[in-house]
Amino acid sequence: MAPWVVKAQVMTENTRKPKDAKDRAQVTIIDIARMANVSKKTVSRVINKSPLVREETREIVNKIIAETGFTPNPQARALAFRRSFLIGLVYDNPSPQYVVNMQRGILDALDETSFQLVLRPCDRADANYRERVESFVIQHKPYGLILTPSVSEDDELAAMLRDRNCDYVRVASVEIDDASRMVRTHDAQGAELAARHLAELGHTRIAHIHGPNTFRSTHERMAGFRKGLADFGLSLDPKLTLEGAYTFDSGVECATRLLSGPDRPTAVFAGNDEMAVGVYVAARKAGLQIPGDVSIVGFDDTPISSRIWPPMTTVRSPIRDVGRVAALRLIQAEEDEQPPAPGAFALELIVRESTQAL
Amino acid sequence: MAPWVVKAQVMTENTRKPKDAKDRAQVTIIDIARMANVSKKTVSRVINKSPLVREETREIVNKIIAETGFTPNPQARALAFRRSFLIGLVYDNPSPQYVVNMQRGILDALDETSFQLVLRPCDRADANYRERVESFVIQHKPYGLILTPSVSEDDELAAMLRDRNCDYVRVASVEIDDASRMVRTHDAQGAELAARHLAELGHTRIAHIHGPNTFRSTHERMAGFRKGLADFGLSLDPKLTLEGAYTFDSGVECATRLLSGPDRPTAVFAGNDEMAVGVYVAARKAGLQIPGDVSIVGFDDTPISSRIWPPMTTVRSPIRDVGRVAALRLIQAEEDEQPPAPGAFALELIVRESTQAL
DNA sequence: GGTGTTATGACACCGGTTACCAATGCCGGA
DNA sequence: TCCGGCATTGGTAACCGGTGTCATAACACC
Repeated sequence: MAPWVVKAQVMTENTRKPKDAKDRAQVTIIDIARMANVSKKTVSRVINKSPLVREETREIVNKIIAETGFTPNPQARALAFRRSFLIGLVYDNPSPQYVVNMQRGILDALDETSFQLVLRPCDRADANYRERVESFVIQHKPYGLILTPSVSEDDELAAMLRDRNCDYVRVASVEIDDASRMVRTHDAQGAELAARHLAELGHTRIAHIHGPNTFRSTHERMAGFRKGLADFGLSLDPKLTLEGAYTFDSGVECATRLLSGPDRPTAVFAGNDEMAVGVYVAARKAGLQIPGDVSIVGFDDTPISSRIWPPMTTVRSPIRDVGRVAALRLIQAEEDEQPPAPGAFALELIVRESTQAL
Repeated sequence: MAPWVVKAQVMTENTRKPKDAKDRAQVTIIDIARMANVSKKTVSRVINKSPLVREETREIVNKIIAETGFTPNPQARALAFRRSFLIGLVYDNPSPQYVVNMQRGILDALDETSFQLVLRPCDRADANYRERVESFVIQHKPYGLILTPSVSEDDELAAMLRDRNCDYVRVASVEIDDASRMVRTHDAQGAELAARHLAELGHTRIAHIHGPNTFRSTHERMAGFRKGLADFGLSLDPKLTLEGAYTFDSGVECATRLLSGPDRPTAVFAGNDEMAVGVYVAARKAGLQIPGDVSIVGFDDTPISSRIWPPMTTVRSPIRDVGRVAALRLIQAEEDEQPPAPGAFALELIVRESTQAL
């Protein structure tokens, strides 16, 4: 079935609901023009902040717009612009919290504008997920797309969007595109903080459960973690370095292996909170105390990290801010604020009670 | 600033990006009409499944549509229909998991259609949150709105939408509107299951931390819980019945009070998982074993309930299915499936390890 | 052949935008 | 002083890609 067909949808002259008297006549640009004694074109220029309008005229028009509460019809503008006012969020992230935070940040930026956030979850495992995004772009001509990890790491997708002339912003921890199309989180630095924290507490047998090797963020975080350890003369033991899948279950599984061996680590740093929580469960099952027997550090500061017992030490990623800045960049609003100098958001370590000195 | 103005946005004749050769010419309804040797109106009729087209003609047109991969421009349709193809999700729910599940369900239904999901989070505490929804409706003319608890309980909001002639579906546990505008979850029945479970385990001093009294779902759940207890000759002790706010912190607070008293309950039923997790923390802080000293039952089956230790017994609400059905109803697709007979989704009790016999 | 029903098309319209042109005002140069 | 040249401003028509209305053609049935 063609993608735009609604199952069993029958909208015809007959079935459409009757015109209701309550269909308040919408104020249009023509009404404004009449009231301001100018042409609709002039009103259009005012709306779009064209410099080709005399200041005096502009004020009159703006006054009337304000008085009538007029807002231009987004559908009509979209049709004429050949570009809609939708911002698409393309994501493929197992963590609901990450997604919600990102959404909130974007909505923060879009609030009070006529832009709308539409959701485009996708599944990188799906062979033709790119085609799905592409057909969305073709059909809906979104104003721009925000790509979050791990889809943001897909260069082919980005190339397709560029080819389609569709604006986008990639949220990632590595510089993988023009700076204007990137919002960076400095994951390496966050992981480094975690490493220093554990090293300072005197841990030496430190395990690391990282994300899938196919994700760049994985390597980024691992590199930062290595660097932090190196500063204290420590290194990452390959036998204590396991690949997880950024999921709870993979965390349980890896931790179970790590904690059952003879040379059990005294601390575990997980690549995200989901897996860190898995470590909690594995430790509990193994009868180990947290943090008495194992210290645990997560990554992301999702709500669960503060709700679990004991509250978890984790690296906080300012996801909401990231989302806001990404959206602002797309809609070309001024960014009089973040991100800081190097163009990357700094992460911070939230020390709670899942870590203690050896 | 007028709401549709993009900060510092200047889109004029001068600043707009130059036309790109890569702007593949879009296939329009006119092209299809020409190729099929019919008028654009006829193509339009085929697209909208009007019965006023000869079967033979319809086939020809459909064939050409399929061959060209044509999809009608949603913006143009929206303009002509005076109604966009956006489905708005209006929510005000502290639980990210609930929100994400609802989104997924809706997206399940909207997949492969040209409808898009847009997010309208709101804050009932905000005095003019209704105006914000209203201006969204006026500006974007969404195809329909999905209201989830607790905004779904706001009759004034619903009245405004009816007045504005905007379709909506309310997700709630009580029949508060025409059946066609409701998708019900049978919360009372779920709470009843929880009560029976605890009673069967031999608990008699059972506490209940419920949601805000201003929420109808609160009363619904409480009533069901009462009924379940009554079947075992038990009743709800007012001193063990506290009002929470459906948040983690309120759960901690209420549970702390409950568990510090002399006549400590042996079981706690919380109105949602967030608060139930708060009970975990309060119990841990009080040095109590779960479920040895206190049995705990939550409500919602959010992911945290299976990730926490010990895994939590909770009532599962089929949120994703609810979202799907709500969306299907809006877009008038057939519902050859749920909801079951009484028009409400059944909840189930997921028994895990946070409850045990006294 | 008149009448009713079904199928089709011409044309205006949805509410904005762009392209293009006309009017206005200001300037310098003849 | 008058005129053309140029920059600024505003008007008109066409257009974006569909849909509604209404007239009409085609076809059946009495």
